[in-house]
Amino acid sequence: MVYRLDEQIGYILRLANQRHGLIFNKHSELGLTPTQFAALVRIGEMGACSQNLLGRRTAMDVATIKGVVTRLKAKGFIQLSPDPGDKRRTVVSLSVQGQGVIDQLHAFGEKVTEETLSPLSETERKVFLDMLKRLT
Amino acid sequence: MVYRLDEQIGYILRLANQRHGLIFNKHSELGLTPTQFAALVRIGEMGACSQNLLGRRTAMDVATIKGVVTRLKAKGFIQLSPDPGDKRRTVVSLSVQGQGVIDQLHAFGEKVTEETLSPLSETERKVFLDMLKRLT
DNA sequence: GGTTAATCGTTTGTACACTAATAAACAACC
DNA sequence: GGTTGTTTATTAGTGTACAAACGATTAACC
Repeated sequence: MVYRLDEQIGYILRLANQRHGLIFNKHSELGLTPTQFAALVRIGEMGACSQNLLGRRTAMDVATIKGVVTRLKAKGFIQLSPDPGDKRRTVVSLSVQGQGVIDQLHAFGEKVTEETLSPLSETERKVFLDMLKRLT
Repeated sequence: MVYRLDEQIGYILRLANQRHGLIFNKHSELGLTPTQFAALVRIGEMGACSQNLLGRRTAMDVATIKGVVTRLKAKGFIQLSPDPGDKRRTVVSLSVQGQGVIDQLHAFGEKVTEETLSPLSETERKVFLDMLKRLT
C-alpha cells in the first residue's frame, strides 16, 4: 500500500486546526487567540486558581501558560495576586472587565463551533466529537 | 445551554493534535518534527519544486516553509538550487540522504498513524477520517 | 528536626504559524 | 516597450508549544 500524506491523521488534524483558527480569528472581536480564549473561559468555569493549575486544566505547558497569563493580564482580563497560604503560588482570577466579557465569550465560542462544524450534520457532529475525544 | 470548554471542537482539536505530536516524537528516530516530516514526504511524492509551491502543497505559510526548508537543508535531507528559467525561484529537491530515508519515513508514518488511531476500530477510522477531511 | 521529595514559577532555546512589509523577477496587455 | 499586476522569496514581529534546567518553597516521613 502506498503511503499518502493526504491520508494521514496527523496531517489532516493540522489542516483542521488551521481552518478552525481562521474561523476563530474572523469572528474574534476582543483580540483573543484560541489559547487565551480557552484560559479565560476556564477561569470563568473554575474560579480563581494558581497559574500552574490553570495550565494543567487547559492542557498548557508551564512555559506556555506563563506567556498566556502575561498577555491576558496585559489586556486587563485577569488579575494576579500572591497566595497567602503558599508563597510559591500566584493566584489568577478574573478582573471586573474579565467577568464582564464571559457571556460574550460564550456566544462567540458557540458561533465559532457552529461554523467550524457546519460541514457536518447534527447526527454526524455527535459521532465525530465522540470519536475525536477518544483521540485526546 | 451551558457553554463548556471541554465540548468545543477547537479545544478538542488542540488536544488531539497534542497527543499526536507526543506519539510522533516518541517514535521519531531521525529527529524530524511533524512539519518537517510532511514537507519531506511531499517532496518525495512531488519531486523537485519551488519553495513556495512546496509550502502550498503542505499547507504552510511562506514564512513557515522558509524555516522548515532551512532546517531540512541543515539536516542534509534536501538540497537547494536556483531555477534556471526563473530567477525568483529556489528549487528544492531531495538529497541522496533524503532519498535514502523516504521508505523509512513511510514506515515510521504508518506506525504513528496506527498508534494515534488505536482508540478507534477499523470501521470508525474510515468514518472519522472522512468527517475530519470535511473540516479542512 | 532534618533529610528527601515534590511542587511552583521562571527562564532559555528550538520550532511552528500567521501577519505585514519589502524587493526582485516575471507575465499580460495595450 | 513600458505600465500594471502577480509571483517568489525574505525579513520582522507576535503568539503558541515543548524540553530542560533553575531557585524557592512546601510536604512527607523517618
